[in-house]
Amino acid sequence: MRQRSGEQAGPTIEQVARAAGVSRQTISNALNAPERLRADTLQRVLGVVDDLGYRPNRAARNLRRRESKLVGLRINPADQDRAGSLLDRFLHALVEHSVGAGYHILLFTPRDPDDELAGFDDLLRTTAVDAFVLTDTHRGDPRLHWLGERNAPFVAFGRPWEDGLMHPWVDVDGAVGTGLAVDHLVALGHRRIGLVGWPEDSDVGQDRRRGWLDACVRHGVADPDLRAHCTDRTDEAMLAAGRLLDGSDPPTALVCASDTLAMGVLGALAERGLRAGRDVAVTGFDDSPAAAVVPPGLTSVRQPLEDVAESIVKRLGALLSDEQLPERGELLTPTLVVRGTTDHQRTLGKHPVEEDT
Amino acid sequence: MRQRSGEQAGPTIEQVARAAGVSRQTISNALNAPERLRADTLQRVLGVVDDLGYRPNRAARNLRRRESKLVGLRINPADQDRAGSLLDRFLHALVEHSVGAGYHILLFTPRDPDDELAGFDDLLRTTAVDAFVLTDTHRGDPRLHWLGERNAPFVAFGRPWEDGLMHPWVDVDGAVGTGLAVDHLVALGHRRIGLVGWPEDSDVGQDRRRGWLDACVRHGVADPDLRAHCTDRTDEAMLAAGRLLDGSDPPTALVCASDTLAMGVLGALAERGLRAGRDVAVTGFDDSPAAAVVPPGLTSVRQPLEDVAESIVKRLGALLSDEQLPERGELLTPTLVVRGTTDHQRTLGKHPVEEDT
DNA sequence: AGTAGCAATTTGATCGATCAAATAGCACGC
DNA sequence: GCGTGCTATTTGATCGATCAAATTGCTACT
Repeated sequence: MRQRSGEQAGPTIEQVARAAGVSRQTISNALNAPERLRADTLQRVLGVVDDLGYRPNRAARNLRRRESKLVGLRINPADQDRAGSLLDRFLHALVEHSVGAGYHILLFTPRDPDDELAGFDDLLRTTAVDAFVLTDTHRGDPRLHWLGERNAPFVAFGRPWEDGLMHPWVDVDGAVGTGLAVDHLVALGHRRIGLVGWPEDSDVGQDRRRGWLDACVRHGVADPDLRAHCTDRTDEAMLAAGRLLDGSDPPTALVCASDTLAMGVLGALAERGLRAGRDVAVTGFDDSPAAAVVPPGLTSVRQPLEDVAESIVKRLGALLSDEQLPERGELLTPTLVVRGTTDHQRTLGKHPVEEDT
Repeated sequence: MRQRSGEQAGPTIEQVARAAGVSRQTISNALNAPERLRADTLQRVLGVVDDLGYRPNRAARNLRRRESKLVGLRINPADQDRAGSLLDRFLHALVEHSVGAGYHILLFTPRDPDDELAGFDDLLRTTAVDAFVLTDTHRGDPRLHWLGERNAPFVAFGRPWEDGLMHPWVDVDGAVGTGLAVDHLVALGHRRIGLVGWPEDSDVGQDRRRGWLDACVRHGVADPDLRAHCTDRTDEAMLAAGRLLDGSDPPTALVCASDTLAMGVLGALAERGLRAGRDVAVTGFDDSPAAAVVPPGLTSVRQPLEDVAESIVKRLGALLSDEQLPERGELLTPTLVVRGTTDHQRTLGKHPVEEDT
């Protein structure tokens, strides 16, 4: 019969104490409040701790301290027909920073949509996690209210879109992002810059649309009609982009609210024999894995997910230690990753956009 | 001052016992060994448990039972210039099945490459996790030996490529995958089917190459020279595919060992004015998010990650409860997702592949 | 009626750490 | 010489559950 697990459990604090010739509490202090020990004792104790490879038992510590050092993160099913979520990059950054702050990330997922909140409830009641990180928060998000009512600690990736919400949050400025895309396109000589965006009822979509429009106005090239809206699917984006491209005075560049939409736009271009980056410039949003690999490379707005994660963890730490941070939320600035779909030379060469002056 | 956390901690077993007029242990039994209670007592106790919303405290339970019900999963930095890892889909499936089996997934990440194993050590010593799930195991993987030596329970996503390893594993048959792609291409009329694969020293790459070659032989269309190798990057794949396409008798279809490589191939086609799916058929591997959204849609081999996750969790459960499973490992079969890059009608129409008979 | 044999339930001990309070050690001043 | 006032360290209690053993309650049999 095969032997099983469990053999790697280390020594207990009691055994270490005995080996070092001191008491339990002194071992505990050496690790948790070293300033309480005399220098020589500390050194000796830490030596023994190191020799025996002692690490305090999590369960025991958690029980006594009434904490778990775990942070719950709910993940959604990966949507097919999406350019790939931010999850990958964000998750890695979040784990890295969390571990740096002494926390670990615990994943959970709703069994079915009904018990979306049951997962929170379960983890809180069993003291399995100390706090949550929420992503994709939206107007009227039931999670925000549910957690808020119960005074459960959490930090949201997503600003509070409605009034009266006072939770800590971190978000990325979508308007600045699409603004960067427009700036870049204008610098390349584009004057007719369209938008393929999300439906009007999406706050995030409105944010990105506003950035596009404001920047166009700023550059004196605004045409509010040069836009189409659809949900975040490539097939819909193909149709939406088609409507713009087949118009009487089509855009020479299209700013998209997501990489998924941008991929649909690329499809619409291909259908019409137009070359992305050469005949029509395209920008996406999120810098998803697909953006980097699709030929000729999709220019895209990149969210600073590493900074988002860092800020979230900082806020979590403050929340759980009752510290006050100067700001409840933080709005971070994205950057633009330029690739082939806004190729400078090609676009200028093929498309004399100054012709209408 | 804002109130903080912790207010949602539920009642203790002691309080529930008092409320129900029974002892601690009876509450415990009601939840863990209901057959020990008389039917009427059970019903009454469960009623009280439900009324008070009692859930046993994790830390206390973990301490007594010497388990954590957590499974560690190490995640790697998301590689730029990759079509998007499997992580998204796999992770979700793994979490879902784990929760179904009473486990949660705990993420960790190596701070720096050196302490790749330090993370394991830490989690084991602190009794933070009961077991691990490993992904991307490879020949000579230090993790396999390290965990094996310590008799730490784990299940690998990836078969043992070297002899002498006796750990539980689940994997996907790559050879069958590329074989499916070839079958499909042959059915479309293709006779010159090339391969863009990974370097020779990759076991996974060899597996996928073997599937391509065997299928070609089976169909009597084998040309072992019709292949190129490079690492998993689009830029290298573009060059590699270029060498094949610019040859004297170029392939009409290219099977790729990954979606990343396939995206590079699409780039090479675009450079040459060739249309994917129409002039040259292309297949990828992994059915990454990018495959679904890149125009005209990348035909790709899809790994049954949901089944992989289920099998892994089943094996974890057996491992942790000392049960014996009939098989130590399981090899699952992928499927082919057909999209525009192997468009039937277009390919047949434009490319009379029978011409050389 | 008395009691053996079970079934149902309760009591005491324990998991391994930390908190709070008590004690030991030590220098210093009067 | 002896208490004062520290600092360093130890002791006792506790977190909330489960395991193991003891006890109570019942049924059935002689």
